[in-house]
Amino acid sequence: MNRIYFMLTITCQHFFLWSDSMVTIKEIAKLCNVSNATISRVLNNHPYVNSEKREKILRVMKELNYTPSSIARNLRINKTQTIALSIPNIAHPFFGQLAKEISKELLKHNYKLLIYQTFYEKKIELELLALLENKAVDGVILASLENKWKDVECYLTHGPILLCNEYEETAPIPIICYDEYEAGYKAVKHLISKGHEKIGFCYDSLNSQAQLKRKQGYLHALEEKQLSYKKEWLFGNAITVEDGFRIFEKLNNLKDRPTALFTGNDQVAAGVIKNATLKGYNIPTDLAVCGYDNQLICKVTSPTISTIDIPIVESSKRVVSEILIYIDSKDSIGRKIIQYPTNLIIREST
Amino acid sequence: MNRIYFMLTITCQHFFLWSDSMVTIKEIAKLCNVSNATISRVLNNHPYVNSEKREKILRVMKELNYTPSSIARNLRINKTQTIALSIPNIAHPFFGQLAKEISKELLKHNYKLLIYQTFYEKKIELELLALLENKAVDGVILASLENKWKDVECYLTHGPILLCNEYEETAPIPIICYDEYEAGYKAVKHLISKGHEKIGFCYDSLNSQAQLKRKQGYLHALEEKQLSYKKEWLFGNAITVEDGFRIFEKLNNLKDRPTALFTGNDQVAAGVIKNATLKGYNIPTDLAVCGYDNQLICKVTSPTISTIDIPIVESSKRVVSEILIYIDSKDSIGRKIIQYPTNLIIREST
DNA sequence: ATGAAAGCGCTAACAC
DNA sequence: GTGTTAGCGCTTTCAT
Repeated sequence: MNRIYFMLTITCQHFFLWSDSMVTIKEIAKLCNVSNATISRVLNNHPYVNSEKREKILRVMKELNYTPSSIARNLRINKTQTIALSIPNIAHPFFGQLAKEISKELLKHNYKLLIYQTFYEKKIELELLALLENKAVDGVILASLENKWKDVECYLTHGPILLCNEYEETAPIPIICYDEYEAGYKAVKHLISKGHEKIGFCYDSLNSQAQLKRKQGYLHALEEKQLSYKKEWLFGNAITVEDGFRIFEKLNNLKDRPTALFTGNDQVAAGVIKNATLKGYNIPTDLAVCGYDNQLICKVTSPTISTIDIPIVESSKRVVSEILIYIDSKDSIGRKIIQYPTNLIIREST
Repeated sequence: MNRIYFMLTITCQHFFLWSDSMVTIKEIAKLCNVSNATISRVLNNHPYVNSEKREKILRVMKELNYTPSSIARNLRINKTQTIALSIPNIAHPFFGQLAKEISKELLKHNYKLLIYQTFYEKKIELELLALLENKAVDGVILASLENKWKDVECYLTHGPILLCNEYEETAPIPIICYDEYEAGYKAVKHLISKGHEKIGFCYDSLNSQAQLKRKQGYLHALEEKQLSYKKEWLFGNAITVEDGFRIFEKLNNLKDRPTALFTGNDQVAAGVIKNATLKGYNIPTDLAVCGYDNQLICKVTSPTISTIDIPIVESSKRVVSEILIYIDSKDSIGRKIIQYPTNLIIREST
């Protein structure tokens, strides 16, 4: 594709300079003939302050267009009202939705969300945790875990860390997750019930314990019916639509091909289905495909995609309410598993 | 659907308490028999400091597990190394991708990104702008504009504001946008070349000047061939797949139906196509559909979706480099239009 | 009900 | 090269 970047740049004479001089509490105090403390009191809605004075102060603030400096306040109270969220990639529909819900929920509680994309890199995850260490954020939500837990644990001395949408065997922190084992089991059992005996499985990375549990569910469902699987039926790095294209190619080149695939995510399912259809496969007869996440994409492909629905809204609310407990109360944090059930949605692809 | 929320909560005895006591510069100074200033110097890689002392200081810092407080630093230098991005909804694929690219680019320059979702609400946009006012962020990127510019302009005195992916007639700020007019013109011209004479147009909101320009392109292409349009062929609030479903219903109920549709976004296109196919339409013969954004979804629907490709990566890089100019130099900001061309991608749906 | 004053942790101008 | 010192803008204890 030959894209020509003709770029139009117009510059005008309209200029605008921002003044660096901030109106401070001090100036308001002077103008109102009161002390800084009184100003601070009205700022923080303290009860005992003369209502005439309060009115006047408020008026002067408005006149001077005063707004308190949140940096100064942060330093004084040693809090930032900001939570960091670590996700691999915000453009992935699942993580986008997660970020949306968490952000929305935090905002309700007057917290801001700093989104950090790791792109699956250990180093960036540690950078994010450093934000906790140097007090740039009040707490951290990890929606994936790139490092070993033991390399993360030390950051716990600086503030709460929660795991969400992921699992870890030993971490002494709240873990908000889905019943991945049961989801895998349920999906594969469904495929078996449709007559399939050769079933493949896709995952992004088996460093993820959530994915591992899902795989155990898959294995359990197979064993239960004395079905076996081949190593070639396991496909890693399954994340995007394009991974779906690639995985279908691999599958199609196999001598002994699975007739059903649990793709672990809807994007991959869509890619597999599209590519398979192009190559003349009938879905679900020749190849049944089950996704994961229940994204809107499931409804627009042909055939539509059977999938696992996960309660993102609920789990996002919960992770927010949990982290706020530890921030507000300065309570000690401990291991706590909050596991949500999932729901199999049957559509045309299985 | 009857979803049962059986929730498993396990609590363990492993507890973990974070110490609130931070190691400060002072303590390091005392332990090393130097002054705060020297510590600060090594922290900021200043040249003139005895290398033995530097070593020792670094060693002690490591031993005490010291990390500088970014809040304190922020207050002192009156900067937060954080930029706020305003988008309607992070879960929308286009905005997700935009957020991804901007965040990635900012990180390279050692800035953090605070993502604020407006959900198309004026009020939340103003809340975001207040962050600039109270120095919680160094600058603001607006990827949509909910308020009138005159209500936003006053915030310019507190820091740079840039517009990206949107347009405004008069705002004296850098505007990084696409050639929406030409995109609309090009897409509709293409539909006309395929023999269509009744062409519909979808938009999210005509408060958006970018959308308005796109519509002008649509109108221009029609006029050029002396084609007319009907008000019923204009569909608003076109954002998601589900909006696509709804819009098709509306279209299908029309007495005089358009035979082609420029949907303004790929999600809507996918929804329209799916629903139309279900109702027995042949795409593109009965209804040609052209999307916008060139998301991966275009490749997995049947038929695949013709669309407008926009250079998100380039424009994201540019918006970051632009905003950093004004933050670093404290330069006065001015009107400057940086407009990227788009690219028509023809697939099966037209 | 209000003020004085200390100080959050760090940086930078100035002096030596 | 290094130390002294003032102060960023705010909150909060302690007096009154």
